[in-house]
Amino acid sequence: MVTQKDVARAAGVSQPTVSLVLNGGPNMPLPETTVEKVMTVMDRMGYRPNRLAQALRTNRTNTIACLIPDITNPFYPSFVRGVQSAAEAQKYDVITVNTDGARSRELHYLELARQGRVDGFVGSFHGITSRDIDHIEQLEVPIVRLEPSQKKINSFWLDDVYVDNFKAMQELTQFLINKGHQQLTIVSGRGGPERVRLAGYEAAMAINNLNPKVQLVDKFDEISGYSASKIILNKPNRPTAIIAANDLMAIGAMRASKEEGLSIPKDIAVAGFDNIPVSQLVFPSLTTVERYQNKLGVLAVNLLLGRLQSKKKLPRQLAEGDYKIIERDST
Amino acid sequence: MVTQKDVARAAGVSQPTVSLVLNGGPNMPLPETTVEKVMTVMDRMGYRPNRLAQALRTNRTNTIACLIPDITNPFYPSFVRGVQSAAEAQKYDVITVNTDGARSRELHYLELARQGRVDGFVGSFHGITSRDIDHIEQLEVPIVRLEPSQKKINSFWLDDVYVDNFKAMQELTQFLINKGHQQLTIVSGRGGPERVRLAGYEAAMAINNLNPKVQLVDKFDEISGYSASKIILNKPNRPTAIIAANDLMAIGAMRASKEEGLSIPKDIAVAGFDNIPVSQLVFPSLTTVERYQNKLGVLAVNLLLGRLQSKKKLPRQLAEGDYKIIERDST
DNA sequence: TTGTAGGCGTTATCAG
DNA sequence: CTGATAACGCCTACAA
Repeated sequence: MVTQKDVARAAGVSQPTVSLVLNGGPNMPLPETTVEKVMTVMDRMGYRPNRLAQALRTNRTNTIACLIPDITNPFYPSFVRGVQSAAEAQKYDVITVNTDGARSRELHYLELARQGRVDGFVGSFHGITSRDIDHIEQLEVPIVRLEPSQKKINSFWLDDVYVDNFKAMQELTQFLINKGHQQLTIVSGRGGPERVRLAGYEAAMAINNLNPKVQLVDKFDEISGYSASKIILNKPNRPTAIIAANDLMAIGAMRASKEEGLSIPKDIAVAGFDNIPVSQLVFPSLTTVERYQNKLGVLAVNLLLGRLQSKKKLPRQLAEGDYKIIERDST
Repeated sequence: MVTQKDVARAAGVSQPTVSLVLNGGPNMPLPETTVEKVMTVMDRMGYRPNRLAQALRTNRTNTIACLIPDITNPFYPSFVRGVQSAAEAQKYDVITVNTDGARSRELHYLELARQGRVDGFVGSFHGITSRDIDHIEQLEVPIVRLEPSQKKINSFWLDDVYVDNFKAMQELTQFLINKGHQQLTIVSGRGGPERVRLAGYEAAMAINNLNPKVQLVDKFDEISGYSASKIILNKPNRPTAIIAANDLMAIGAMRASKEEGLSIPKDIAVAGFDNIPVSQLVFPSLTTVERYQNKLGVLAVNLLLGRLQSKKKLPRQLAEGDYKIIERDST
């Protein structure tokens, strides 16, 4: 490995001079000729600063951690890609880890900060309470959470990015009602975004004086959507539309509907949430809600890096992301 | 940040003693009482070793980089997850980056090694030639590539994991032939795995004395599969089966077929490659080839870490992964 | 305008 | 059995 010392020797200057050439601020006190000479030698020798040494000295790793439950969950790749591009643009590296939404794993990875390994965190925290965060706060390591709704926590080191899932689901429900549906059932898994999405649905139903009907199952995957829908479809008074808490469940609902001999959207409409890539590949293509995950990732990183680069302590930041109803063939 | 010095002071010993307590090998020359005392103080104070300092000293970052073209390409999340779990199991962090398959970006990220940032690389290299790797080799930084077939390159620092795409595609083709198909057309994008997959298809056709028919388009995405299939289906002598070079293209082929009023698999069979998660969600579900991406990720990391942990220079390693034809409803 | 000295937190060597 | 001491590569006063 080529070090500054090597370069210095080869260029006939001292090592700190080399350092100065690299980090020379606006008023660099070095003559052009020295700078020139050092630069030449540097790239002849292929010098690259050792980032660990830099980090040790400056207390800045230029690395952030991105915590997500599971990269194979189709909601996340596009968020992660957003995180990575925004970070790359500012010369930060990203350590991405899968927490499976488990508190113990989330806590485990927060340790990265105490090991001086990362400058901050971005991502989705499920098991962690604000108490746990306190722990971290003392390190003054900023965290930007991806949340399903605006959270009121007071903490200087905790920013949130969120899409208003309540409003989005309310709007999706209203969209279906406007299409003439009166019997709308929602299917959802438990936990996570369940509460806020149900609330949005219920709000829309209430406004229109319709009876909300909810079918809960354990998880948010295709098979859960399938089995929830099977239950619904085999009851008297079949709904004319099924709203699923996410796209995978919606796809399960579509499979169940087809199995029951129903044609989509003629006999029954189906809508999902998230606009994961699959949703436009299934047949019929799925009406859903786009949350611009990629942009959320970018937004989250920009909040984080903004905080890292600001001299003073910023107040808690909340950033709301857009959403949009994507109408396709399933409704 | 609590340092060894702090712990030492609090425990009334010297700082190197604290270090010894932590890294004491088998024959640690410290009395139980000292060890006990230091340990107690360490966790009372919540000491965590600074990994940057460790890395600077030991020349080991315990970090690897995982290069992939694009995390939003559904083929990769499961590979990445495999990489991450295998790495985590051995206390390594993973920096995942998207290269878009661009040589310049791949080269850019190989710099991470020269910056002392990572101990090795895992992933998929497209633009990079063996010349470029030479560059890196001098750093003695191991690389494990994910390849579509066995590559014969001689380099001590370059291992490969691969699934035999030739054999797999040959077997898939034979599988369709055994089902009675005589007119099989393959659609593929250009570059990447194109050559080896076409070759497998052609081999199977040759063995059965059938005429191979190939429809090439630019890319490997759904729309490319769609347009390639449109061309095929509008020619005289429609095939009875379309094999696509990957699942996304197969899904495009299914869309084209439906649009032409064909029923799958009655009028036309469609098969894909990769078994991405979508393939079992589409209707009809897609016959395809599973490549166990997750296992490949694990395998790749284990090769890499094996090399990192071995004292002597290992010879070049090649590891072949399994594959399996997954029969579903589209054939 | 340049060089010297000290320190970031660790590990490793070697006397005491 | 323990504690100085040096070193990893870099940055930053401060001195020359």
